[in-house]
Amino acid sequence: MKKILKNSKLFTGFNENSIEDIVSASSLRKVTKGEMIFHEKDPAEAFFIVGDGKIKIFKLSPEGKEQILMITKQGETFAEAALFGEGYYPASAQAIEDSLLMVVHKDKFLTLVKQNPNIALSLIARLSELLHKLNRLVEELSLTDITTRLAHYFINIIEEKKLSGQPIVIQLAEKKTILASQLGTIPETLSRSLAKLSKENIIKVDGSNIEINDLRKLYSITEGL
Amino acid sequence: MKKILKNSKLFTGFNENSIEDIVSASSLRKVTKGEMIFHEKDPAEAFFIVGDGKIKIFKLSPEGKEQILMITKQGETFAEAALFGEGYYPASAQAIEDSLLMVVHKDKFLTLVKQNPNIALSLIARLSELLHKLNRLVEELSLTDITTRLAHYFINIIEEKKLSGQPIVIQLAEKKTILASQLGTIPETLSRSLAKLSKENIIKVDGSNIEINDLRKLYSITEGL
DNA sequence: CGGAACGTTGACATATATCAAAGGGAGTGG
DNA sequence: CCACTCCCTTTGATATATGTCAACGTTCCG
Repeated sequence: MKKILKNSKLFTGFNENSIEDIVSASSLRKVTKGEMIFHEKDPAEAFFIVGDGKIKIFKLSPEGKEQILMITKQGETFAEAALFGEGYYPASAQAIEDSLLMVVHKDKFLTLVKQNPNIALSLIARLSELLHKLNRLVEELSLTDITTRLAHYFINIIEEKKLSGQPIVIQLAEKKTILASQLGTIPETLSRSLAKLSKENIIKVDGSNIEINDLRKLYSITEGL
Repeated sequence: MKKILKNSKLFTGFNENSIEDIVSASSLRKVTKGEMIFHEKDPAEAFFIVGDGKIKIFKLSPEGKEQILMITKQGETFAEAALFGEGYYPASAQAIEDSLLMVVHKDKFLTLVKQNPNIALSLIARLSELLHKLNRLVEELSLTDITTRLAHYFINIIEEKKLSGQPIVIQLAEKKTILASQLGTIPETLSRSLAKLSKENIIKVDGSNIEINDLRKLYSITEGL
């Protein structure tokens, strides 16, 4: 567990004592692909650190449409905010790969937060980051069409990974169904959006391989964002 | 300024010393209706406490459509999260009434946060609350239609203010243009949505006065949320 | 009083969801 | 190794919600 903690973004740089403290508030949990970690409205009794694997956090509409709020991978945490809120998880979490999670139990962790200013500050930074991302999601859902969101998604990856080349090549990290749900749409619409960008020779799609042929045009689509 | 602080949700129950500390990091600012407090992407140099008035926090699309993220009133704070993020405001803020703001300057405040665990804990709670609200907004934007959002908006008010009576009467706190932007739509669509609920005898609209004639149906619209 | 902002309604355009069908790829069991 | 199934993906036809544009009445405020 120590290793997971030290590899996690939230707790990098913490001293041994703090690490031990958190370990003592935690346990491990293995989940298999497709397994639910918690459901929306379940009482929030813990938050999680991903040691390995991939977890999606999502909401469902009554009709069954899914909106993914985030996907967490190795080193990342999820459901931190639920511990401080109204006592229940505001969304659901499901493993999209076999995963190993560190489960940090609420009560013990809250005590630690109160005692350890570093944890508190780290949390503030993390919550701010989450807010920023959700802000962004709201903006995209409310103010842009799906092709724009898709272009922006590609640009994010390119900038984050500092990809370059001619053409730039992106490997989609998720199935297209998952990507659709992240972008706030359904697979059919995503498919059409990809086809549209292809037809305009901005990208070339081959399965989950995307070649960016015209980065400039891609940027011009997201203009103003 | 002390009075503003003590009336603010973020700092209720703080002792005199803490209050003094925050006051010493702050200044006052008067803004008139329509005045911009900051623009998206401005460097984030302060956060704000509303002493009086009403402020909208919003995003604009390149085409000019507006999405309101939140409306802050007396006692509430805004832009706290921007201080910990990437250094700039992720949205714009504008007064929708003449307002009086307490401006809490970034650098001094950050020092205080590090020294004063109570402030840090208070911030964590506030950021969690904001996350929860944004979660909700994402859910509504992505998964529900506008009539559902409107119904949910009414129910929220009814539950928050514990309104009752037969019929229940709601006074809209905002102009309908503003409400539309909060719900992620435009005035025309809101107007039609209100008309639809009226025609079904669920509500009765008279200007900014809304009578709820059929609370049960209103709930059934939001079923599942 | 007069202009500006607000609100409503209609006709229309458009993006996206829905429904249906079919192909392809990966994995499983015989 | 093949056949089968399941899931993912794409494409087409269609439905629907919402945005756009325009016109008009109302309210508010200087």
